[in-house]
Amino acid sequence: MGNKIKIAERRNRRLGGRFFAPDTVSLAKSLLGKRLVSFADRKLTSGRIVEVEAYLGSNDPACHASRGVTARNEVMFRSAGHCYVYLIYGMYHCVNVVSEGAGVGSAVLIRAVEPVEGLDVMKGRRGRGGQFERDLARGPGRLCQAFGIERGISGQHFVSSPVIWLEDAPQVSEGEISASGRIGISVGADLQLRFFLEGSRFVSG
DNA sequence: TCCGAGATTCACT
DNA sequence: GTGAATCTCGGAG
Repeated sequence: MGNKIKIAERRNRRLGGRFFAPDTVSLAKSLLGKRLVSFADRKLTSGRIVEVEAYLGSNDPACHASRGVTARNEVMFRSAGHCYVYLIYGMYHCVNVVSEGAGVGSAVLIRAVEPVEGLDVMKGRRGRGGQFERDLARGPGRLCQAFGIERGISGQHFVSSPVIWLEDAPQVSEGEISASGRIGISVGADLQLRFFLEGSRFVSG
């Protein structure tokens, strides 16, 4: 069976535009448990989202959008459902789901997923760091490496992109979701804007 | 024009 | 536990 058929068959599972409409924190929580799918380099990889962080636009000092529009963060100011990818520390990528209306600059960072499909592809892309399944996509930089997500994908839309999208999955109950301060930032770290699935061994930090 | 910090990860001590 | 790798951006000189 060719990949083309596979991709077409699963099209009806893709999350549509309405999914991205809620406020950023609600969207962050509803992303938990959903399936992140990449078809970068014509190779299929997917995983269950287990950890996210919310970044609240211009009022959030930890958010890239807080200092206005730049060449790097321009995608953050587009409408909800766009894919914002940026380079951090000069060597790793991070992938975000843009939220709220155009011009707001809010987004949800996908920090970790539980690998589901394409584990061999992920291991190949992760190199030495990919020996253990648990480490394939635990952390935003590792996740992007495993899924082949790079800056070229930034600006695509999760509803229409041929290389990155989200698929529906059973709703996660509120009781399974834990909150904490965001990781790796120095300002606004006390805000409870990191959400993760309690008990998952694929959560970072 | 230069310098330091950053939504990170890995190798090495 | 500590430091290096290396791109982007804001602020200092």
